Amino acid sequence: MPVISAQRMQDRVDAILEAAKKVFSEKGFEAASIAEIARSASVSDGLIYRYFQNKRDLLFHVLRVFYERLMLDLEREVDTSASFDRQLHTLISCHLAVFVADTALCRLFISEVRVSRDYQGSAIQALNRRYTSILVDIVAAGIATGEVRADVNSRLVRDVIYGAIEHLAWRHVNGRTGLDLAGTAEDLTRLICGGICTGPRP
Amino acid sequence: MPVISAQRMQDRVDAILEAAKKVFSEKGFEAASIAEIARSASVSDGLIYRYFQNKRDLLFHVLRVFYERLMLDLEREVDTSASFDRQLHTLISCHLAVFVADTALCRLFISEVRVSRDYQGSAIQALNRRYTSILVDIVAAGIATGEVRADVNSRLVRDVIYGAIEHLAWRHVNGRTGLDLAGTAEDLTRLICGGICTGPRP
Amino acid sequence: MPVISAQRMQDRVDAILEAAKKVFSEKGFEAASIAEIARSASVSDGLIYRYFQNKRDLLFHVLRVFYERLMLDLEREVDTSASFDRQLHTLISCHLAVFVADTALCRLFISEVRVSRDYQGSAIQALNRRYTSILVDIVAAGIATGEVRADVNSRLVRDVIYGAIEHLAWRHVNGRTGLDLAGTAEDLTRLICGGICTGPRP
Amino acid sequence: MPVISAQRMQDRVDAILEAAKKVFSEKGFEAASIAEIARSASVSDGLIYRYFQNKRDLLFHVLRVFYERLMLDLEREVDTSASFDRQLHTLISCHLAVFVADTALCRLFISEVRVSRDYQGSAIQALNRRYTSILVDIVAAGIATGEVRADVNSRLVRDVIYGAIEHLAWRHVNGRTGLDLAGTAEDLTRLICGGICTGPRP
DNA sequence: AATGAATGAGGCTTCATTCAT
DNA sequence: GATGAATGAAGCCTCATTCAT
Repeated sequence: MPVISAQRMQDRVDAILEAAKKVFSEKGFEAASIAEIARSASVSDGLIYRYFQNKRDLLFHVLRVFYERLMLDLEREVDTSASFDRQLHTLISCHLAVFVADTALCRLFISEVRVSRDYQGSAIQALNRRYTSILVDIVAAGIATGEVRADVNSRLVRDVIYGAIEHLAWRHVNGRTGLDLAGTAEDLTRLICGGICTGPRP
Repeated sequence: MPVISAQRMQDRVDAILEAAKKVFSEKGFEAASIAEIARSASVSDGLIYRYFQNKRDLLFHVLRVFYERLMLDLEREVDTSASFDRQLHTLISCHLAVFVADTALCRLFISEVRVSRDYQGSAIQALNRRYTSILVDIVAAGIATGEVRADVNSRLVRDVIYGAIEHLAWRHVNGRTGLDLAGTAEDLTRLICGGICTGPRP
Repeated sequence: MPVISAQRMQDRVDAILEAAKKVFSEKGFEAASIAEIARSASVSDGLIYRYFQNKRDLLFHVLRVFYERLMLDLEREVDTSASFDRQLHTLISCHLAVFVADTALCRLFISEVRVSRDYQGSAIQALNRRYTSILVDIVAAGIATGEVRADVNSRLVRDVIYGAIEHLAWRHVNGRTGLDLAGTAEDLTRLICGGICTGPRP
Repeated sequence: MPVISAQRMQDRVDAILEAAKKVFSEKGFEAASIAEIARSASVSDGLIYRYFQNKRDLLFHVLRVFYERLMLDLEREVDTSASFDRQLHTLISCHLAVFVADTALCRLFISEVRVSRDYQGSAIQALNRRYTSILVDIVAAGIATGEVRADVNSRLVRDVIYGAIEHLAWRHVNGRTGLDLAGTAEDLTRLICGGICTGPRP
């Protein structure tokens, strides 16, 4: 017999998560203040501590929610793609879109979460592993079908792609140049395929 | 006429900059404290404010010095290289080495500098432009000599390379896997060349 | 007519008082939290405020209940004792046993109750008076029967005994030395009797 | 080359210690606030943390200073006394006077410090040992000279005396009855001597 | 009657920055 | 020129108390 409905409670949690996502993205972890997050969520400071253990725990949850949604989208999309270069293109497109939409949050994940002591063995680490393994699996499958050269270092490919996308998104967000999502994804796919595939260059 | 010699003054400034680089790298911007930097430089807290406007200004100067040294090294090295792929390899090697040696500082540049309103039009922005343009110039020259395909998007290449290196270095620093600098530079160069060069694949 | 039976209500109150006694004893007044008391009593935070005005009021009631029980025991025991030194011994034994069993609570009474403005004229002050007067009465009776020297300051005797016991119990609880209840009671009784009685020393 | 004179610095420390003594005595440890102490010392909150590690450390220093002064007085006085009963009387007088003057602080020592984890092996524990051993030594000397019965438990005597004094002082402070220091010391000495000495009762 | 979500004041502590020395 | 004592504004977090449900 909860005092308020589960729905209302979830709404509060969602409001806090949304506000936290916003403020963390704008300010970074350290510079973000609980007070500002609370104000942004139209909630008292104290309430945040009913739902989250502390500031870092709040960040973890923001990222977890973000990551889960992202994973679902990506896995669904990639499954529908046929050939290696189409799967690669799909992944690049998805990832680029996400990074552009939430660059700051992705950065936050990279700089704040992985460093934390609680990261090892956390749900969010599992998510990260699952996420990055998607690309490694695609490359491995490409090698198996002969689409990708056998001597390719799939880890390097992974770092190149994720690194490139992170950088692209970052530049886009910080600069004032627009980014042609579709075109960039196409170009990047071609560049990578040129570097690692067997057949004639496109 | 100054009460202390210009030399002594410069020594003080250098000591502060070096200490600040160390502490900022270890702790990040927010978590670094002026007191710790001062102690590490064997200087009083107050003196820092004689040479630098505030904490962020100090960070800016640290990054500027770091960047300038890096630039000099890189430009000298690249000039001595002949063919496009050797120039590319040189740049990748240099950049990777720097990033691995000072990952935290590079990250700091990426995540902290932007927050300041003073970044636009600052000396540090100019440095950044000059730095990244080195690679764009190399690619343009490669296109001119016919070593690189004419339809290659040189900006994309730049982002792929810098992004990949950043990602590689970060993973190296945060993970426990060692990084084979020479081998990685070689692999990355080959991957990129495969993707953008004209001649037969290596 | 009450919606819940008087019995159930009393059970609730008792559960709260018992939980409060436990938590106050373990943590002290300030460090004890209403939430922990409520949890320990399997009751909601809010319910405590139906039966008690505030946290301090709750402490008062805990101490009152504790005191009342203690009084009953003591008065019953003392009545059954014959001679002065047996009465004294009984009182010392009882008091020492209670203090050792609930030292923290006794301390709490001593250190926290006074802070409140409500103490003067409160039920708990009356209890305290009644409690300490037991000993004064015993001594007075001893004087009347000639067992105690007439010039003895009964108030001083009272303070010596209660003070000694408090100190003994505290040392026992905080130190790691065991306490021989019977032996200590015997020794203390003899010491006091030696100091105030008429007959030959034991 | 300190920025301010050592004198001025000591004055600040003293002001903080004095204010802390006052507030801790009035409110107890938990209920005392750093802000109030700072205000009472006409000092900023932050300054307290330049001289003391934290709130508990501040309490420790307050008590240490208090204890040291007390020790000096007591040892000087006791040395000048000749017979056992005069030494005992001196000790009781001193201790009673101190307790009456600073009952709350003495209580604080008893309830807050001994409980603390840092107490074991601390300077303050050493002081306490030295302090309580004075009485034990006096009794032992009395036994050696034959003034005190050989079967007397000197630890019990110690607890009786300190406990009695604590209780007397407490009652005095909380009640409105005046306390005749000299008379009470005399009475208490006689009571104890009656209980433990050899010769004819006084 | 009972709940427990929500509040918001207040606590301890840190630290960038200033300024008397 | 240099120091470091001093400030005071935040920051994170806790918790007694209230009140809508």
